Amino acid sequence: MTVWDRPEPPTRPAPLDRERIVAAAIALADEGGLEAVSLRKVAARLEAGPMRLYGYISTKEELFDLMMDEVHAEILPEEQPGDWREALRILAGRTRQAALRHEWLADLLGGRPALGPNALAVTEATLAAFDGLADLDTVMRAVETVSAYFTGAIRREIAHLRAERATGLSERDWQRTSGPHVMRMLATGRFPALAKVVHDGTDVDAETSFATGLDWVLDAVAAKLARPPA
Amino acid sequence: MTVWDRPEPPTRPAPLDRERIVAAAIALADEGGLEAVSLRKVAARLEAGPMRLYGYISTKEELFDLMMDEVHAEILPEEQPGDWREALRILAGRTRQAALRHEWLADLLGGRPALGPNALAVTEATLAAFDGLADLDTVMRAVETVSAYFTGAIRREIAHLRAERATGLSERDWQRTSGPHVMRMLATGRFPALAKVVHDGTDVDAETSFATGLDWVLDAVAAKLARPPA
DNA sequence: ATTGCTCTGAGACAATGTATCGCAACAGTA
DNA sequence: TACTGTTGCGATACATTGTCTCAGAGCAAT
Repeated sequence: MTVWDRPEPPTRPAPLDRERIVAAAIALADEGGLEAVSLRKVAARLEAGPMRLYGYISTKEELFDLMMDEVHAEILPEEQPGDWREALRILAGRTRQAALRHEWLADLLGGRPALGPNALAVTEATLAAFDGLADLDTVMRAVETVSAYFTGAIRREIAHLRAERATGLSERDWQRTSGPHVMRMLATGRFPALAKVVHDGTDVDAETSFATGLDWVLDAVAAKLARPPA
Repeated sequence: MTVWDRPEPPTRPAPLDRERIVAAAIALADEGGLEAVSLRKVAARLEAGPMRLYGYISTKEELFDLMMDEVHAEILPEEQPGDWREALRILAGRTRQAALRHEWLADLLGGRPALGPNALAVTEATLAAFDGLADLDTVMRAVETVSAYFTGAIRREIAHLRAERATGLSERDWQRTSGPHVMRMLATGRFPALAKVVHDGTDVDAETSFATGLDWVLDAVAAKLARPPA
């Protein structure tokens, strides 16, 4: 039995780690949305069998958790400005940018508690921005309120963006021209206020709208901070 | 061939309509979450074959849309108070209640544009609350900001609720006692602000926290309304 | 009575998440 | 160097899913 007869030894499987798995999953999600992420496809990208992944994660949900946390690394700003408003604006803006880069983030945001190291770091940064500005309760309320706002706003923005893309039109045009359902509804006269908005409302670009709403919320927070700790 | 020999005529299939389909789907979702909703199970509840549903909906997503809209019927208040703040508070509160009754709502909220008749009616009611109080742009911004807030807040609340239920503990206890991961993270000293919150923060019940944040946002809106239309 | 149409269900299909289990390569021991 | 235990991997399997196709069954119109 010469060397020539013997086959090459089986290639040892390429080493794997969570980082590579998550990267593959994110790539898939970026391309085809969350629903394009299947354990089989992720594994295929890594030239591994599906079952191999179960050494690193024990459920698909955990993979999503890891993806979430990975994106939080992108969100975390390098350094924080001293001004809390600016800090919050940056945090919110970076979250929004991350969601625009990874639209699937909108599907996960707020969906379950984010406890990964990067997510915790983001929370830490948010809390730190308020350090010394108010009592703990106020700070917590502030953080929760602001993030509830931008979480919701981002989700809506992405939802609209997808709807637009699905029809290939801007939403206003869509409502006006090819949204027969909505138009019929409006024509019933049962929604006068809505009709007025659709008719006369000006189309504000998403970023401005996001920023404006955020500023309002920050104003509200500012008002509570101003008051001395109870 | 007597009557006794002949079999009963095949029972004509029970009549179906979207209402019954949606009701069945909602029942399933209430019991087992969104993931428990499969076209097959819905159909089974109605003693029909799965394919029968495709006469009424053409995709599972459409079923979700219908479910969404059905719940919006629960959200829409019978009559609106004149005070816009109270109106918004009621709207937000009813949405929250609906989400507590139908937790799956949190998974859908903000996920895609809600254009069903009931959802439109809710939007109409929200807009109507601001009638005459400001220019259109301000009103739109107000509506979007407030609903972004409570959408996000509701989602987080449900997420926490589920996490608690999954461990059988309150989240604070969980963080403190059996969340080894979080505790280990906090012990690293990399998250001082977070650590302080977990240690010294008081646990506010969800409803109060929701209402407080909402009030802050409403304060912000009030401030903008006060300013005369530009 | 016959024809055509509409609806329905049976079956099929590919894809999915995950359990089970046998094997193959290595680590450690004699 | 032989042997053995352990670990990790993948082939296979399974139940479940959304949706397509297609043939038949009932009804309406001729």
